[in-house]
Amino acid sequence: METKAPGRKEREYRRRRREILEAALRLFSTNGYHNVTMNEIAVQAEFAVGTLYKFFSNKEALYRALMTEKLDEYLQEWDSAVDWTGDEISIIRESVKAHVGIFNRNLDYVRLYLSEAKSASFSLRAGMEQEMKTKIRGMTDKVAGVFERGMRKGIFRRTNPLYMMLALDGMIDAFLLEGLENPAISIVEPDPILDLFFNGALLKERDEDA
Amino acid sequence: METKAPGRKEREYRRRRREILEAALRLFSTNGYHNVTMNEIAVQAEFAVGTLYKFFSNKEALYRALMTEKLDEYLQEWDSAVDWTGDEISIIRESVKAHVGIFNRNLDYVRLYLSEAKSASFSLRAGMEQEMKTKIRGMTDKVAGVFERGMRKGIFRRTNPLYMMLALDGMIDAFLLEGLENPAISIVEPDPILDLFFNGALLKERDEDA
DNA sequence: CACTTAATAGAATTAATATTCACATTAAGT
DNA sequence: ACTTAATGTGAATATTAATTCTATTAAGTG
Repeated sequence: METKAPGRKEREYRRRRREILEAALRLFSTNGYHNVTMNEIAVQAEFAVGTLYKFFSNKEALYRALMTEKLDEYLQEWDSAVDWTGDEISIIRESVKAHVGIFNRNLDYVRLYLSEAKSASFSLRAGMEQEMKTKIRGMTDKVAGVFERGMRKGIFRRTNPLYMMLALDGMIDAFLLEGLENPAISIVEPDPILDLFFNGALLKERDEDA
Repeated sequence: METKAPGRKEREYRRRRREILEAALRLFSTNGYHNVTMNEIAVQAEFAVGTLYKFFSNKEALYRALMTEKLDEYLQEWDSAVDWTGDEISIIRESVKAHVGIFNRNLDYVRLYLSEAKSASFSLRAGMEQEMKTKIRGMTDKVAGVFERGMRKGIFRRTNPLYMMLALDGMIDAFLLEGLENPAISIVEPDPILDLFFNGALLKERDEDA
């Protein structure tokens, strides 16, 4: 299980593979999985169909690779953008800001994720949805953990930390989603949302971010 | 443009049409649009394929009729379940309770809506997504209006009422969605969520629902 | 520079399924 | 009982697109 020494061959392979995935992402995110043909992907990636099959065993495998690998990047970027050692309020703030930032830098992927990933179209061939949920779970649990700690310290109102996490996440997603379709609302600075959230999450009325 | 007097003929026609739509809903919601064939719908509805085409010009038209008509029912039920004349806090409470109730009574539809309606699969043949958004917009504006009134009266914190609406909606949806996959979290009583929301939405700390 | 191996191409094959249409059945009216 | 109109049928057709497979080209090697 050598992990080191990629080597020219390997690197070239990786690069081509990545090019295919990026071409596919562009197409899928605008047209949707079922409205993109392997031929179109091939053209966009500047390969022939046959070649795609040297990289991915079929269309769905290509799609799955795309979704799961992007998700990994997304979550990893998120995780490393946050300093998880600070005080609970700062962590939540940072976490949300990181999320918003990464979201805005990956609109193609996000659009695809929201429109197709939860789609029942794949629930039969299944697996992927579950796999993705597990990955995401790691992150949400981490955030819920922060809430829990904050609750013990008397910073946050006492509830099920998971609920609090869900509430925050739901709020953020609602804004991000709205911004996706109505760019006028697009968030860059999540402070107003955090403010709205904290003044429910904090045990006492505070001067949150003035 | 006679609207009255449906007549036996007309009623029969309606009933059969509805049966087809219900059969389609069952199938679509479990398998997804692309994994359901017209034949399956025909079998499920106890008609022959050809008959389906007497009611709907093609598969997509059937799907669109299903989605938009159900949405109309959904929104109308919501609207009439709420007494829009009370005080702002009660209206919001009632509205949320109505939403949760209707959601839980229409899980098939909701599941389909969430998984396919926003799907890019239709964005080209378009129209529907926009049409649905407009319908929904009517309801969200109504709620935002309640927030606005409440803000003027000094009940709610001052922000863009649309933001507040989005935040509440996002929270509710997050819980409902979670409940869809993890029945242990399924909400019947939305009070804890409202509590979390209000103690950010209300200008002062209050004893909300004890 | 022969020669072997790997990479790429894209036309041909295959499979799935939406849609049509000529005919059969049923119901309504006389 | 008979005629006609409305409804329903489902095998046949047409379309679309995933996948395969063999020929072609390029890269690596001694």
